[in-house]
Amino acid sequence: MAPDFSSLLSADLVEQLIEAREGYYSHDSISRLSDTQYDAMVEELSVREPQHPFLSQIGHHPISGKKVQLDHPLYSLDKVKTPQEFEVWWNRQDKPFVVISSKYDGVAVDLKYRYCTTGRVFLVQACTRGDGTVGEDVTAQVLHGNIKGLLLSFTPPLMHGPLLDSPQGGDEFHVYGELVISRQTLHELNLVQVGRGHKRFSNTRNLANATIGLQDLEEIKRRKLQFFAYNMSTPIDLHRKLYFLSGTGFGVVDYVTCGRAAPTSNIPTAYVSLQWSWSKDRSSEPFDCDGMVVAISSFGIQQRLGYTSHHPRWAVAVKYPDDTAVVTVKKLEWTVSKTGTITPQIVYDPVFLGGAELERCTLHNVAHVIDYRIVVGTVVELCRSGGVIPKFLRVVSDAISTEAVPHEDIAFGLPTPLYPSHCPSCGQPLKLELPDLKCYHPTCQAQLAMRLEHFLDAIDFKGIGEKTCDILVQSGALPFLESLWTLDASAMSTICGWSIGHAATIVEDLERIKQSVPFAKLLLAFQIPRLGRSAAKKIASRYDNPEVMFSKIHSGDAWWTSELGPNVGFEIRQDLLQYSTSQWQRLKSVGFIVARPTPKGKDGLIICLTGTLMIGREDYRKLIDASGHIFTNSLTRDVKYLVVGADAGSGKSAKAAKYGTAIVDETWLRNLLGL
DNA sequence: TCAGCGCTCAATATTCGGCA
DNA sequence: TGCCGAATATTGAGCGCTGA
Repeated sequence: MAPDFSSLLSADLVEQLIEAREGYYSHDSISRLSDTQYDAMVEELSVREPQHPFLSQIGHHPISGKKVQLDHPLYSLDKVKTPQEFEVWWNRQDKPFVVISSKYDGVAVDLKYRYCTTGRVFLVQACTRGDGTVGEDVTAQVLHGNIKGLLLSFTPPLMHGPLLDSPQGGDEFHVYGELVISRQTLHELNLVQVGRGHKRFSNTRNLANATIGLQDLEEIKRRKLQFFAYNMSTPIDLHRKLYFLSGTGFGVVDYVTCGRAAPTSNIPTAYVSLQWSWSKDRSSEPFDCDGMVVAISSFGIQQRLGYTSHHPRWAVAVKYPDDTAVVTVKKLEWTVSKTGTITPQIVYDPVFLGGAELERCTLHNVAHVIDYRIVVGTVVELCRSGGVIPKFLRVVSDAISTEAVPHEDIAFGLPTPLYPSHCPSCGQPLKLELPDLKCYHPTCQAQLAMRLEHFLDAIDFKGIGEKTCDILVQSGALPFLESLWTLDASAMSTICGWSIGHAATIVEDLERIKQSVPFAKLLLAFQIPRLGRSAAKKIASRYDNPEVMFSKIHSGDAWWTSELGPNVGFEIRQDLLQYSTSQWQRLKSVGFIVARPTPKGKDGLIICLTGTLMIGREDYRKLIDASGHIFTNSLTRDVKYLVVGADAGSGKSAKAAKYGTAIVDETWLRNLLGL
């Protein structure tokens, strides 16, 4: 006979289900329901409340790995490197009360919670930070990862209930934090790795990052991820959010609060200085931590200060000093970019620095090589910028005047032996255009391979990477990159060494993608200098397809220079005419079709922003685009509305008055966008 | 089972043009 | 003049997938 739960209130039903699930995770057999009882209770709940958020957490939850547009952008923090730099930042603005917290080194995640009718909240989505606006869905991993400090559901204490209202008064809110793995766990996992004859994991951040993307949910549990929250989407002061999170049971980053009125030892500048000096020996800390975060607590002040395109203005990261290494340049390598710029890299014997083994480092451009007189034998000091990217710091000892420099590394003889005379790929003469060294040979294979790689990336084609592009170009089968679409499966299989089945799949994918390429992506794929995503989107929103664009471009449309800038607009237009007209003809000849443009909103308002706004311009740009209107940074006669934020200068307003453009405030914009 | 490729992520540097 | 935005670039780690 089926169990009868009709006498149970829905809330009690959910409580028992949660208790059973938690018992299952902790292997506490006493608190577990039988599988039959558990399934029957789930069935009962799904009949009574089919939309209950608990139901979205259970059963088969597929690992999607899909990209997710974040509800609120997750910004990175602006950095200062020393307490002195922090003091300058601190003294610049009015910051009465701040929260100082540890900056753990792991993976930032955005957890979305939703209320159910009883007042309990449930995790409904988890995603990584990604690029700050689009992250990866890791809900399944979080739900099944048994992550310490991360709550799948909880009932907010009554006194805190109103705190959790979202700014729009909705029934969802977000908790932001870092997923980390402790040094002790890294050590234990490495013992297992070594025991199995596998490679050791190098550092906790990379391991945490890799773990949250795992498809093996049991393996995620074994990695012992921990969660530390540092913020919420709720419109209250930061110290109250942290207090609430901590009291509710979340793991919370270590933090202190202090302000101008605090005792001398607790004044932020003194505190930061003290912590920074202690940071030199961090090896005994349980978690990797690369600095401190100093954030203004007041939500009102946070709103007033707003954001740049990358950072909140109300918080800063004080980074601990980077470890450095001194190495001797063993070799200078020159790589060719898709635009023909030749970039120098120094190669040295592998050195272990900041949790990774390094053996090369960019010098960015030939001017650096000349300015620092770097040759084989030069001793240089390196660090890992931001704890990640190898960065050249300084020359420790100059080798250029010694006899130790092998003659073959000196291309022309002193005093200008510092850069090659010919392209390392095609062997043609190079041109020095400081700060760059350029190869202008039209059929340079390295450039063609990189352009092919970029082209495929621009149109979002997956499956052919750097190596395959090299192989295809070197085979001689691609006089133009569009020739890729003339190869059949048999040719691809022969050239790339693939099975015929795999080659056929790639050819099918290539055929499919050319059927409908968004115009903005095609423009990006043309690889015109200074024509990036932003400019491509503007051009695509003005001209619906390449035919219209090329036909209008000849008429000297002033839009280009007014919208993209007098120099950039002129150069892009010239380059499109010179290089892209014939390329588009070739693309058409192999079957490329531009996708139909998405219809613009019924009003199609052109909106320009100025001054400081509550959220960053980039985010407003996305919201305006998404709503069918057109965002622009430049005030032209076409602009219908100028949105004026705080501290705006008078230039655009004066221009708006001259053009008869309507001047509105941010509230108008937020209403238009439904915020 | 293993090797190699493709992909993604981390956090920043550099350069240039636009704008207040 | 200084800040900001856009474009492009940087290295190493680790997982998924494919093919041998």
